Amino acid sequence: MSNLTLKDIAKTLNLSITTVSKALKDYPDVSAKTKERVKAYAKEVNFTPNAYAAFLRTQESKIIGVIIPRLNHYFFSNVLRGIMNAAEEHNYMVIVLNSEESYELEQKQVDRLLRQNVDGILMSIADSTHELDHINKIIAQKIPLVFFDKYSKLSDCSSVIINDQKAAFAAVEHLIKQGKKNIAHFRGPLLPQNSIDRFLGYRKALEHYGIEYRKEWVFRCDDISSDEGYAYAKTVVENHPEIDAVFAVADMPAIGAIKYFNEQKIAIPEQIAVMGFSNWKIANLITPSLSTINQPGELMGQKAFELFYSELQQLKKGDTVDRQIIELDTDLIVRSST
Amino acid sequence: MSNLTLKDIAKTLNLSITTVSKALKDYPDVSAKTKERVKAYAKEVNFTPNAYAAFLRTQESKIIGVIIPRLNHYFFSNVLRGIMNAAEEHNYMVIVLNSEESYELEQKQVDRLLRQNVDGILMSIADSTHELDHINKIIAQKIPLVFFDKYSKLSDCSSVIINDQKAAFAAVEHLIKQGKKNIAHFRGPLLPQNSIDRFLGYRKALEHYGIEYRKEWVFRCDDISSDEGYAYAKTVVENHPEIDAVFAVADMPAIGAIKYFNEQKIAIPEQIAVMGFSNWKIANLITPSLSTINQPGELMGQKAFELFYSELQQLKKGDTVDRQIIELDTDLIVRSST
DNA sequence: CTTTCATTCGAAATCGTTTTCGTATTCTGC
DNA sequence: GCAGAATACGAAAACGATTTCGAATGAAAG
Repeated sequence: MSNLTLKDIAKTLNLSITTVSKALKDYPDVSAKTKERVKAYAKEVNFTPNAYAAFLRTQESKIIGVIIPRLNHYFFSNVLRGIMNAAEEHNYMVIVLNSEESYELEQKQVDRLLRQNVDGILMSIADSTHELDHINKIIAQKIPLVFFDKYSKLSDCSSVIINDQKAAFAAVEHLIKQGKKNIAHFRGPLLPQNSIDRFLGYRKALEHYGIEYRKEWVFRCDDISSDEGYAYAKTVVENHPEIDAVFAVADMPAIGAIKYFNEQKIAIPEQIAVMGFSNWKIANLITPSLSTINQPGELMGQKAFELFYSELQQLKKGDTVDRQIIELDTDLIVRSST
Repeated sequence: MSNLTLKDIAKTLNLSITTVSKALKDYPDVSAKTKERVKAYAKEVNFTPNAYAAFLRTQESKIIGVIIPRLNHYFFSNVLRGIMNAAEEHNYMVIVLNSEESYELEQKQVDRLLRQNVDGILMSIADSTHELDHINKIIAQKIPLVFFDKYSKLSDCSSVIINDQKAAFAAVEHLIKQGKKNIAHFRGPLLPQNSIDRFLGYRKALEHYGIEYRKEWVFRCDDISSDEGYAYAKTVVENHPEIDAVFAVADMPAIGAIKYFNEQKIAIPEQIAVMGFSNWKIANLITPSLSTINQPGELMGQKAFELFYSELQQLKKGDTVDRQIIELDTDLIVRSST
């Protein structure tokens, strides 16, 4: 019951390998009767062409590689789901690799994918990535590369992103319209563009509404963890009691902050409002439920695959690939924490 | 800069393809000098053998397939991480597929993996899987198959599991020792063995401590969602006020219940205690933090890969494979909800 | 000087599919 | 009945690595 080959089929049907192969692929120089005969038998014995042998000729592996910085992040697993569903529709398989936000590991994973001859690479850049040699290696090999969420402004590549600055602006604007004036920001690390853009959106909103920006009200979460949010919430309460709202770079620090405020019986949002970013599943499950910015993860994954696929088609036709940047809309989700 | 082949190397070094191949694989019939020369040049041009061509001869794809029922479950993404890290150490790539808990999709994904000639399949069975034809197909092709977490008692396969019954017993025992006597159970769907075993552990604990089992205190969460937990919590409060503890089949329903109790200002754990299962990250972030059973996800993934790898080695040696079932320890995590 | 044997290398087949280019057969129109 | 065009099929060469087997060289032994 192990897999048959074209040779086996050719033998039992008294045909040549060539004819069997062509019949299955609807070549015009095979008679209708033979095609029927071959196809019927192929279906009967459940024949599937050997993917590896096919690759050797076509140089198409029908596999793409996806590198994500963290596996167990709700947002990224949603993106992954979008990618995988889109890939399935086009009969593509997905090899998933994990960079753990590490530049070194990211390089290694890129090498592994290139060695595997994937047809394309979809990736979200690790926070610690500061050089782009591995990215340029992909481009040099003319393999379609698509960034999602975290991209590199320095590389000219297709990307699916959100407008972090605009989204952060909307978040802070919402806090201001709720009457908050002393708004702290739990920002992310210095490197990834997302973190920078969200910070810039925060500043821009303050500026736009004539609120003074205070450097000492910005706290940096290098791990974007709930523990950091918890710790900074404590700092806010103890050292900056005038602060009446927190805008966090992500849901995790926001949730950590809420945990601390809850423990201290500080009223949310009356005494202090909390705003997250990403709309993790958990955001709606805590008390009070967390206001946040929704990022369309699955859609992002789907679009990323489609960008790859269109680049591949252009490459095959020999056209020059035009690289697109798709900016997806985000939504302000208002819940009970603001 | 695209990938070189043995032929290219042979040409520049004035050797035959055979000798180059043998030199790189340390065959004894190649002189030390030639080996040096070949290896040095191979490293210089960063030669890596074409995986597909190699497969055609060796029939080893160095790829395994993983089928998980849900991508964005914290537990499964941890398992996945364990699998991927172990795979990396053995130079294996991982194709990840999603069954969405659907039997039909699971069948399809198995077919895709077989077509891809993966060296092995690691899977957690979907809740809705009620037939095992696709499983038997894998076994018939003599491809190593390892189950993790959700397995089939009917198939004789290597598995990495926890003792759900024992763990559930410990959870309920803990509630009883906290002085709770009227313990409800938010159970999972009827099919997967986990759900059944946790329910049996619940019953066993009641029996062991001489507490009457009451059928009407068992509520079925078919989706294992927080919404179901929320809704049943309402039912408990409105129709069964004597209930003083809830043991949920998973963290999600438990968290939904906590949300409802919080909204109703019902004191946790004084008035009603809540116990989850799985120890999702979120369990420690809600207020009150959720007591639960910790499942070692990463370790489970690692062990699953190792089982696959050992089966593969046995197969290659022509030995009869001995299938193992590894039972991992769980921990009772006591937090503020009990 | 011939025989034997170890050493070092290469030719060629193989894995299974794809595709180019022939060849054989039938069919058209004159 | 015959040139020319369709029509239907197959032989064979790729793709790139692996491995079997045979051949060449030189050294050791008689």
